[in-house]
Amino acid sequence: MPSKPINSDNWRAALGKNGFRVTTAQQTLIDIFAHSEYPLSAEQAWDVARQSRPKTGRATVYRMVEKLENLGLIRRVHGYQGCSHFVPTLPEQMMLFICMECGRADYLDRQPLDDLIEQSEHISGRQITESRLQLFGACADCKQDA
Amino acid sequence: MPSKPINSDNWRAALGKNGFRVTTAQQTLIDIFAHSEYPLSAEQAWDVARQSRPKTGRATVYRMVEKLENLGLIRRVHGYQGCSHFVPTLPEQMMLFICMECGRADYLDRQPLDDLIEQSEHISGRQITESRLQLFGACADCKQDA
DNA sequence: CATCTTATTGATACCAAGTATCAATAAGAT
DNA sequence: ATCTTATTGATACTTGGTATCAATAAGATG
Ligand SMILES: [Mn+2]
Ligand SMILES: [Mn+2]
Ligand SMILES: [Zn+2]
Ligand SMILES: [Zn+2]
Repeated sequence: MPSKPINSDNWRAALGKNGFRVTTAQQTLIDIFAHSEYPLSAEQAWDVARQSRPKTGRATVYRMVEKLENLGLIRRVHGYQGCSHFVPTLPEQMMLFICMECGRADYLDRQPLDDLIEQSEHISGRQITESRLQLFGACADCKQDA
Repeated sequence: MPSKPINSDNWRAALGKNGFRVTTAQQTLIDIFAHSEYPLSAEQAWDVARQSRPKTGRATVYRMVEKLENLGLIRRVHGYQGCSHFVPTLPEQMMLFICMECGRADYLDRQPLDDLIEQSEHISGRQITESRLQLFGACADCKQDA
């Protein structure tokens, strides 16, 4: 779903670099999250994992999701259906668009939004430390089909 | 939390107008949601409700939340802690700021965001039908205290 | 390679949020 | 006052997610 496919070797390396062991369960889950076109819930990832590795445990998936999130490799998105789906984090912070027809996720440049927030900060006296913008609608492909 | 306090009579009226009966359970819950300074989960609202009306049922609260959401009187926000909290809907669509110090919610003009989105729509060929922006940080008061 | 340490795993039991059911209650129309 | 039926609350259930713990397997060491 990221325009440039994620290199899951980097993720394995990141695990190693942080003193984690690189196990088969983790390999499986890394590949699943790194290559999915769609935001995945832990539960969905579990289903996919068991196709190629049937005895994968449920807790293992949740633990791995937490680990990947802490390492900043995936991030949680609050989707238009379901509140705990995960997508790979792109190096540059971008904002997320999810197509409600085909379910695919796509990333948009978030500089304009950041500018907007910075302005708002200054005139309001607030300090804004985190912003979540998610856009929903129809991607260019699906818009044409309809 | 809305700068202008909500008039809960309007909510009662809206219920009546839509063919619903105005019961004591509903009165209680309407007052709770209309006057809270903070986004409330159903569970939290249930706790508050039972203080003044101890035998209020859990399902009743969830049913009422759904009703109020369908009527557009409250809307769900995906908070920085917890994914199903509810705030009164303001007549003009605005975007939400939540202070991570004091937990209070505040509303910001969302015209600038809408402009941004419209621009993005036109250059990308996407159609954006729903946008969720939530900002987190420190409100002007809490920023000073710190 | 064989051994050892310990992070990770999977099974199980558990918990909390949310939903389905259904007999009892109470709006509010007549 | 009576009657109809939307609403309620108790209960049971489901689902997403966590805690526990003995068994497993990375991978470091010799
Ligand atoms: Mn959410
Ligand atoms: Mn347009
Ligand atoms: Zn699409
Ligand atoms: Zn504050």
